[in-house]
Parts: sequence; structure tokens; C-alpha cells
Amino acid sequence: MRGLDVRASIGSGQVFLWERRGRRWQGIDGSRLFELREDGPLPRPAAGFFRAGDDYDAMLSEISADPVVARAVRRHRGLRLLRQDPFQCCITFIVSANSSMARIRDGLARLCSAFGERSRGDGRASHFFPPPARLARASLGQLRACGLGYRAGYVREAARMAPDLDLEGLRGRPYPEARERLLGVPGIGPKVADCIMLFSLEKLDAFPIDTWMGRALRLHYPGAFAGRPGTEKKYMQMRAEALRRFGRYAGLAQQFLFKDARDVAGARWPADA
DNA sequence: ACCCAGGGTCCTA
DNA sequence: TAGGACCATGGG
Repeated sequence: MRGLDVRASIGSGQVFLWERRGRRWQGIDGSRLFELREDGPLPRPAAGFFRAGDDYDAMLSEISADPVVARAVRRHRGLRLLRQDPFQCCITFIVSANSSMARIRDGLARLCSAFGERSRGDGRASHFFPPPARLARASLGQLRACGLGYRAGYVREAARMAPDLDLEGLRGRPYPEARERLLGVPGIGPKVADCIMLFSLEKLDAFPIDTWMGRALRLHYPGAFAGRPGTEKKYMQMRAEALRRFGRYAGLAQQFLFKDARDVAGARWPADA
């Protein structure tokens, strides 16, 4: 795929089970292992994951109508939105709540080591992501041993609800319905639901607002995005404003703004280590 | 010891 | 509907 920046895409807070050795990358998506070279051609199996079928130029052109987004797009051209395995994505962002990148990474890696099947990969990619049924029958003690803290109970309950929740089925449902279903799962609030929908359920109008995005929006758009997304009503008002400003691919714009805010703040991604 | 982290839940007014 | 305490835990 032309113009793909693997490093920027992997290191933009979407995925946490990737390992880099020099220019070689390995990553886990559900029960699949992706292996690719930073400068080589994209392996066929990874095409869907990197959204190779999108008309990316057209999408970037649309969100670049906003000058701030346009600048972020120029700085991170090859950053891609990724199409993740829904269950892994769901657990990932339940685990992410009120945590940090480093901890999310470690927790998920330990979750895979403890409950996932062995893969050919190394490090964080050494085990596949455990299926719902496996996590559903894990003990809270085992889950907490992975460093999940109070989120351990949410993870197990979400795994138990997975068959009825039918995440794959939600791919074909509209945003409001998918959102409502997700909010019925303990540990999933407005922000986590938006992450799951944007990163795995094909809802590019989902607009996750975490602390970084909140800060970035207040900085770049004083007035339009005043206040904090603390209450659900306020959160959805801010998302509505984002859709007005950035259009139907607001979630994609969010990813560029998020990446840019983190870089400006001097944050270090795992790939930089 | 204090604050923050890709927040959510639950209780109270 | 809006605040605010509380939730584990590692790192700065």
C-alpha cells in the first residue's frame, strides 16, 4: 500500500499488541498474527486491517477542510485508521479506562500470555487474543493478576455478554443502535463505546473524547469546545459539534488530532523506545 | 505523598 | 440532569 506509515498507525493509540524489531513488525488481531516490513509491500492478509480498500485521499481531503485538521494530516500523512477485531477492541478499551498507554499495553500482553494460544510471534505478539469463552470462565484473581485492577470484573462480564451482544452484527447497524447496545455492557461508557465503534465497527462518525482530545479541542477551538465531556449530555454535544466541523469522517479527524496532540506534548510511543 | 492516566459507575441533590 | 466520591495501579 502506497503512503502507509506503519509506525505512525501502530503508534497512535489504536492498538497495543504490536512488536517492532528493527523494520519488522508483528501484531495480534484476534486470532490472527500479522507480520510485515516497514518499507515492504503490505501482505495480502493485512489489507483489510489497514483499510487498504478505502479511498483515503478523498477522506483526507474532506476532513482537511478544517485548517487545524489539515495541518495534523500534513504532519502524519501515512497514519491510518485500523479495522480491528471487535472483541479484542472491546476488551482493549474497557481495559483502557482511566489508565495509561504503558499499562494498557502490559495488561493486554499479560492477558494474552495467560489465556491466549501461542503464536509464532515474539514479545507482545507471542500469543493470540483469548476468545470470549476463555475469558468468560477466568477467575477474577487470574484476571487481576494481569494488572487490570478494578476493570477485571468488567472484562469478564463483557466476555460473558459477548455471544448475545454480537459485536460483528453491530457492524451493520447504525451508530445510535450500536452505541445503545454497547452502553449496556459494564465498563463501557460514551468514550469507550466510540473507540470500539470507530476502531472495529465501521463507524467513522464515532468521535472518542479522552483527556488528550478534550485538551486539544479546547486549545484549538476555544469557545466551540469549551468545558469537559464529563456528563453524557455534554459529551454528545461535543461530538455533535465535531461532526458539524469535521464531517462524516470526524473519527478519522480525531485520530490525526490525537496523534498530533500526543507528539506535541512529547509523549513517547512504544515504537519509539 | 501527590497527580495523572485514550473513564465508568453509583449515589445524592 | 449535574456534580462528586470512588474505583486499582504504575509512572512521573
